[in-house]
Amino acid sequence: MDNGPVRQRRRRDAEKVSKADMSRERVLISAARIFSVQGYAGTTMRDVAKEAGLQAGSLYYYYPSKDLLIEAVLDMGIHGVSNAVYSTIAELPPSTSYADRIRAAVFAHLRSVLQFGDYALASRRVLGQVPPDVRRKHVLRRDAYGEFWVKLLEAARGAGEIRDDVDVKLARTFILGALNSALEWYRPNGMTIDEVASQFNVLIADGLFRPPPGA
Amino acid sequence: MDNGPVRQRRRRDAEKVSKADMSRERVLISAARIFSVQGYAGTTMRDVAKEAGLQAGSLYYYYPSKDLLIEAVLDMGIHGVSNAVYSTIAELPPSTSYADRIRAAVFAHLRSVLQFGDYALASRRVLGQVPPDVRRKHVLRRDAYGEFWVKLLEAARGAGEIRDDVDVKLARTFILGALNSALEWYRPNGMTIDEVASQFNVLIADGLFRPPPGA
DNA sequence: GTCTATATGGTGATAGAC
DNA sequence: GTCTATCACCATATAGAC
Repeated sequence: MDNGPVRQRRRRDAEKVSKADMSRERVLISAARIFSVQGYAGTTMRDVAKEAGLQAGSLYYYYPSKDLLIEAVLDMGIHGVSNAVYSTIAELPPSTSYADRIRAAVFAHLRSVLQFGDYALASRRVLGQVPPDVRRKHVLRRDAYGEFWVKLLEAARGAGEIRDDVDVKLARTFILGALNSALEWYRPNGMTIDEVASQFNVLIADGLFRPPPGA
Repeated sequence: MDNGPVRQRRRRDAEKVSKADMSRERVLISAARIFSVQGYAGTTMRDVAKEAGLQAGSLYYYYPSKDLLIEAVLDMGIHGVSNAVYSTIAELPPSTSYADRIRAAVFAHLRSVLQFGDYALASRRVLGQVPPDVRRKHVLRRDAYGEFWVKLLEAARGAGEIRDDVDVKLARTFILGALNSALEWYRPNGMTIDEVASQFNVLIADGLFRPPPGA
């Protein structure tokens, strides 16, 4: 513990992570964790501060209000997942079948949702409890992501890879509902994320039942 | 769930619904609606009272605390759905195949979950936010219901009706996650509940993809 | 950057009139 | 049964010391 007073950023040190940046991130992840468990109104700034190892008043140095703090948390959750899936699909070879695109999207969604853990959980659980003006824009972003899935499924159906009697909008809510529920129960000490995704992909693709013996 | 003051003994009018009974029910459904939207801590007794057309102080005539009020709401949600499914399955002819039992359970679960609407939604959304002693017993009940599904799926697998490569525990979370997500988006003005259940059953049973042409 | 102290307002719950 | 009035407490947010 010999350090001189300060290592302020005297120059433009693009790489360097300042003390403020670290604290800001610690506040954000603490907020995500507490909000996701206690809900929006059930979480006090004191709770978040305690989790981050600060006093309540100090939070306002980083986030000027509770609203802007939850907004930053929601941003991480929604952007993180949707961007991960978008870029996964964008990087597939153009010749990839729609069935394989869907499989890749399932993997990417499940992976990123579990990777962003507390952020995704906070988005899932508190989006409905947040003040209306905060909620609106995040609902738009979530709906846009849902539309991405509908388009993907419609394309697959147009190419004849999905059965004709499947309603794609319903299939989308079905798939995303099932995938997101993993947030509520998945624990890293059991199966790996990829094992879960793999099983889910089997269920999504081929369902539960053994085909009749004659088929 | 018999909180509050003792009901006055009715004479011979077993059928009659007293003013108190009506108010008690109005309070309960109002609480379910508001809790499910605003969360546990985000809901004030004044909010519930307003929705029920009462003043805040009057709620305490029926429910002596906020904890006991949310507990009554959670009870309705969890008992309502699990009992509906249990009795549906119990009434099937003994010769019913496991595949058909699963289909019937899907119908019953989706129907009752949407029928109990605000109660089920409150259970889904606020169970994690409620004081620990309130939460514990409801988590047990929910887990017991989950076990019912695991047993049903295991029996089906033992009878060879489910493919060998399906992990039944994962399949259970998958199915219930997908079904319960309907609570978040289903609106009675689109498809009927049975149409949704029917589509979901197809996806659960046979999946998304068209079987390869040679099969 | 982080602290302590505090202002202003909302919250669960109670008491007692009607 | 339902109301009004009220208490004791806890919340967000601010101000200013260090």
